[in-house]
Amino acid sequence: MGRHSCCYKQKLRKGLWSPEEDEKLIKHITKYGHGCWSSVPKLAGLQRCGKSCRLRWINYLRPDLKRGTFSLEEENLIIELHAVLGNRWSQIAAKLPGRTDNEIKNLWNSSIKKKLKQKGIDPNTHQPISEVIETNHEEKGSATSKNNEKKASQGSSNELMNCVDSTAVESLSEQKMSIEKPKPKPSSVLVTNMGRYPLIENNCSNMTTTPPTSTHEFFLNRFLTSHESSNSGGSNKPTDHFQDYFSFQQLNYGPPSSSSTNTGLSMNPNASSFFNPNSNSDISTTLLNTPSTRIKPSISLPSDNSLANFDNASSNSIELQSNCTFFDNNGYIHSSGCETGDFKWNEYLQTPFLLSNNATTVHNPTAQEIYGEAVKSSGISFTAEGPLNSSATWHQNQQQVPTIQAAATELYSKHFQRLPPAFGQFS
DNA sequence: AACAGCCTCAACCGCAATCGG
DNA sequence: TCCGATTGCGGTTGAGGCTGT
Repeated sequence: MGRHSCCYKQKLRKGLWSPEEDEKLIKHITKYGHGCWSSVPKLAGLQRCGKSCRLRWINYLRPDLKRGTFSLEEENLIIELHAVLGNRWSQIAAKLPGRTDNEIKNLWNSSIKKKLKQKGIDPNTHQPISEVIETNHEEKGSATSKNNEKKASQGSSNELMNCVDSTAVESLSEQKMSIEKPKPKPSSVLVTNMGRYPLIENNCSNMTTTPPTSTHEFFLNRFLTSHESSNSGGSNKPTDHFQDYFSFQQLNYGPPSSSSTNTGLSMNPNASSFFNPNSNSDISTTLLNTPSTRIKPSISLPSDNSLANFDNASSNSIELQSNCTFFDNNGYIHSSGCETGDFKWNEYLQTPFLLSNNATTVHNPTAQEIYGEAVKSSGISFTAEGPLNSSATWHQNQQQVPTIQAAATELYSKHFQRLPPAFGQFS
């Protein structure tokens, strides 16, 4: 691992962080917030550059991190999101509460990518590998696999658009543009996939009728339509074309097999049945309806507005019911105005389901202990009412959620708001 | 036990965007 | 408008752990 140029100049430490350094950083940020990162190491007494401190905090120390292994739901969601967003890890991470872009990126590169390849799917284009290669040959034949890899982040949703008329492409481009800044789109990985998404083709005429205006809306549509279709079996609703358009069920990522692997990727490598146009069970529906993959409490969002809002897009800070803002969208602590109220920061830290409420969750006791200590010594208490206070209350809230589908609908109707740290555990 | 190869993931690098003077 | 500082992001690296021989 190299060293930042700034670290060179100042002969700063690099490499792994020691518990002592963690403690210093936690104590400092808990007490003062990070402010300007470049000044943090100096103020905290660390021989690190600000960039390194920021990274350490965001990726490892901030208390709303979930840590532990990814659940099947999370993996499937990552795959879905990657199909839409490409390698925009920060945007994907924004949809996975308690997960960092780095974590997701690592998971993708070390695990999911491999699993997709094993299933005969190009992880970059989300197409069957043979067809991608074939199409690339048909095109100018200039794209190397390396290039594909590099360009995947930009092309993953473009190939989906390739099958529809230009108007539809524009409308979808707009919704895509609404959430991200487009990068130059290489054409080499685009797949002419007429027939790959038969329903897309069939519904092209509908594409311009009620295009979702944002990715939020798009996903809401998807969840709603999948929910509706799973109940009624109907497929002619106006919104169906969105489900059809991005019919990830046709990618057949799920449902997870009951085999020993934890992949959740039971894709059929057989290309002919791979994109089954008759399938009504999109991945979302699968997630919602398959008992083994039922969305678990952490994403069954109670309708309680007191829950903290992690939405990067809509909120610069997380505000609890008491209006105490204590984490911003990067998990930064802002302690101002948090002196009153009845939610104790150290209680929050000691809440069992936050720390580790299941066997698969691995938490960093050192960091948590340091937190408790840091908060005690800093005298800061954070306030909030509602379901954050105890796991018992939390479970009660779970029972209040009428159905998983309703919860998911609500989840997406909240514009993909990031879930609060208190709901950051998949049990 | 020793070694090699593989895997995971924390951390770094470099670039682009943003901000503020 | 320019320019330096700062921030954020995605790609990459490599230390350390794991597993098989």
